Amino acid sequence: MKDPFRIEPIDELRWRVPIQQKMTVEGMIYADATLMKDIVRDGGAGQVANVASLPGIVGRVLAMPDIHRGYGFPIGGVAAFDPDNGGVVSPGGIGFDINCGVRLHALGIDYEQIEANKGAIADALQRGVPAGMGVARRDVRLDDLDAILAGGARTLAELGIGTEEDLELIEDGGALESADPDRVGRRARERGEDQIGSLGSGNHFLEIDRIVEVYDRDAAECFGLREGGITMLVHSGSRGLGHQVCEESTPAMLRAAKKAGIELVDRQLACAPIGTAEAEAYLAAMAAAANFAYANRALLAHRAIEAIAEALGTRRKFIDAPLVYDVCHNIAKWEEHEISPGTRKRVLVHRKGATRSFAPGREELPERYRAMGQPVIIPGDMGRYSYVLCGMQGAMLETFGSACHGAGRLLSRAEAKNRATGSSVVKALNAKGIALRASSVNAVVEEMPEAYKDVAEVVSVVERAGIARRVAKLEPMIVVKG
DNA sequence: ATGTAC
Repeated sequence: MKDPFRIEPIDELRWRVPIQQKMTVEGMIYADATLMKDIVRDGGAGQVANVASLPGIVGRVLAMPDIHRGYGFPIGGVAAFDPDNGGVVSPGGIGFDINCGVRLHALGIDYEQIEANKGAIADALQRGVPAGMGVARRDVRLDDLDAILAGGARTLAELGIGTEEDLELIEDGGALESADPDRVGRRARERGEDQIGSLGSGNHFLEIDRIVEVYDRDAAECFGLREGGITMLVHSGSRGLGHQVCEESTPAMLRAAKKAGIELVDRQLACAPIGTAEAEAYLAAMAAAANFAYANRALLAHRAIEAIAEALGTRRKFIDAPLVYDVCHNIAKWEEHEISPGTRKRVLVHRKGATRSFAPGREELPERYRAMGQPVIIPGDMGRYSYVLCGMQGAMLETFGSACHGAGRLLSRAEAKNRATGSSVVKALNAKGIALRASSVNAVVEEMPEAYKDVAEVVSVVERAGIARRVAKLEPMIVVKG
């Protein structure tokens, strides 16, 4: 498929989408020539141009090397809006899975101990962590959903799940203050009540990894990572609750856009000018859903560490599992950025499939990382590797403090199913020494490594562009899929 | 991503 938009190469890593048609700012795609071919074929570049036509947009529309087509906005995209110049909030720029994100723990368990108990740990994780479509665990029922929607991981810490000290190591301190639980509808609540503490399906996973390489010893030490060490990665979001919030926002967004006289080049870009009742209601609901996701990942990690302890025949309190960081990659946040030379301004940054990648010095960072830059956690695919990066100055200068969020899909789910069978994928993973537990064969095939771009290439682009540098590389030993 | 179409 030919891309209908003009694109100009800037250098080896940057491609400009110049202002054309209804665009008011340019787009910038970060990719090498190889990745760029996939991006153009997929049509993600056209979506970059569409986003650049929204009112009040500032700077540029950014696209990370893992970009692919999404609902309205591309996944792997960043866009910032000026509240004083007609700027909007658009749910499509955040994604259905509000606050989808990744949580990383360093585990004080030896590689040999994991290797010797791999099957038992995998089984215990599968038993202890509910996974798959709509699946929940009823033995822990958190009745006070309002408190979780308002307080996120903070509320869980009060319940003894996670600690006060952990909260600083979660973006937004584990809770967005702007949340209003009353803005989350009844159906969303019903879905959330049953699903908290469950992993979900699709690309969500829980992994035990080995740190196979350290690139930046100082940053690794700062983050509590060492070569040969073991980590646990949790990738999940706000489940059905966030999905419902997003879905229900559409009529109000279309209404608000019409009222404001915004001509949408794509209905999926439905949006509301910041400050309107529709925009504020959505932002308050989005924040509540984001808090649910922070709590969800905290509970998932808690249950997983319990399961690991059980498999190793010990108690949870004897497992050392410090939190490294918990990041979100589907959210809109108020942040101050230099929007033009010499002008700093508070703007609404939409990140959809993009991770915050703040450089040293930002006050939002936890004290212990402030002089280093933030950990940027980039999951790859279940058969190869994932990365921990560190935010760099280039991100502040070029991308509103943002980096990629993962490998990015190469094959659609349907295409993946035509190319392999569940057993062949499991066999290949087992041959690499990876213990896989999945709740459905479909999930395994759809998520096979070949369905994804090589995350090493994606990360390489981000690093060479000065957005975030590699700190450590993680290889999976145990994978639990939805 | 998602009780994958109320």
